[in-house]
Amino acid sequence: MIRTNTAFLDFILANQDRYPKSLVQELSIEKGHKLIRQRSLVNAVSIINEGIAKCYLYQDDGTDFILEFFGPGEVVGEIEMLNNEFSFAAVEALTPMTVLRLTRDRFIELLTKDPVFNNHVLKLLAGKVKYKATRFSFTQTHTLEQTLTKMLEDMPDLLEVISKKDLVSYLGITKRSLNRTLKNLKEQGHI
Amino acid sequence: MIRTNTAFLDFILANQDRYPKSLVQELSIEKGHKLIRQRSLVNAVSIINEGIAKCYLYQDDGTDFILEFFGPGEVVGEIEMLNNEFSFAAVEALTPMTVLRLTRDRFIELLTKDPVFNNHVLKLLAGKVKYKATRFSFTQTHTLEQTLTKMLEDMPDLLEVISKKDLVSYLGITKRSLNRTLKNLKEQGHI
DNA sequence: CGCGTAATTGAAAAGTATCAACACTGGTGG
DNA sequence: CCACCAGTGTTGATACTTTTCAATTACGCG
Repeated sequence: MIRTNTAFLDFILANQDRYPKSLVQELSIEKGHKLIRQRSLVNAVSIINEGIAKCYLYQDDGTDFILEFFGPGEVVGEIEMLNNEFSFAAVEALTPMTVLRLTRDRFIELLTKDPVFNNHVLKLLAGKVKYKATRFSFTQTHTLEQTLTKMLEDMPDLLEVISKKDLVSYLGITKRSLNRTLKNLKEQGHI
Repeated sequence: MIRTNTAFLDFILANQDRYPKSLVQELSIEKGHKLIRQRSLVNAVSIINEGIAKCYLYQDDGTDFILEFFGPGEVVGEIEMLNNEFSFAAVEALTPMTVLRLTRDRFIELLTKDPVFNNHVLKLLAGKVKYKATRFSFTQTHTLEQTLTKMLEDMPDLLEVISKKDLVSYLGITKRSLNRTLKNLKEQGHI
């Protein structure tokens, strides 16, 4: 459930000649800092090197909805760059992070001139579509108990890594429901 | 809610010299026919010219979940082609359709050699990500009544175009809930 | 120890699902 | 031409799940 893309990150890191530090700037990001603000102009693409971020939407009523958790190799800002639109989601560091940052012009240039880079971005987008589709479908057609059980199977240390507050936003439910369901799972010995 | 991409379709149709009939085959599809089967090999990409299709996942328990309705200009099969995986969803014609079909090799070739085509595909994927994200977020954080109200605002002829059965699958709810909520909206005069 | 904040829990209300019965429609074959 | 059938749509009664909201407990820290 924390998405990564080591193939892409390894590729960038292994080809310092093609992607030198002068063009792919390495940045440190503090926990809590926003890599992208919602409904703002995005002028750089960031590839996550270390750390975890949450990508989320906030609604008019003040509730957040977390779309994905991003880990190493995942890319943020590319959707806005391609669509040439304001950001539709926000991205915020959940841990201290380091990212590799490309300016708009550099990103576009690599997309057009570097076929391998281009192909990585295509695959990356296809992966995001597929991830969202399958997750959406699953949560929509399963009960909260089933969804949580599966998440805990896939990632046993889930509750240590992700705060309950974020988990609630990720599932689109209330704290109350999460607590009740977790308690049920514990009583059933599934956890 | 029925997604289209006229920019892409117009581009293909307006450049018959670059995309001749010999390479971009035009096909007629009957209502009910599956353009893509779930968990099968996909060996062609189809661009919808006319008609509407549903893109859906079927779960183990027999229920369908509709991800998107595709109209003119939308593309199916490109995710599987890029990821080099079996299809994760099925696509089925809801009306008689015509599509423009590219073989796998032809699609890859255009992606690598035709920058304009490549850019259209990038934008298309970015659009799919954004659409799924915003829809997912909305339905997850709003009640059925709110979701239906918004859908009917965006598309007043919704109920004439999409069968209730499909609407139910799209929303991940039961027939009963849809009927009750529609009745409420009518009584409130919102419809 | 006591205070403020965050996390948990209980009870009532709202929202949905389940189940079962029944109506409508468009074929199909006797 | 009618009987039948399968698929789709409608509705009522009831049970279940989740939210809401307020009350309570737990925790960190001066």
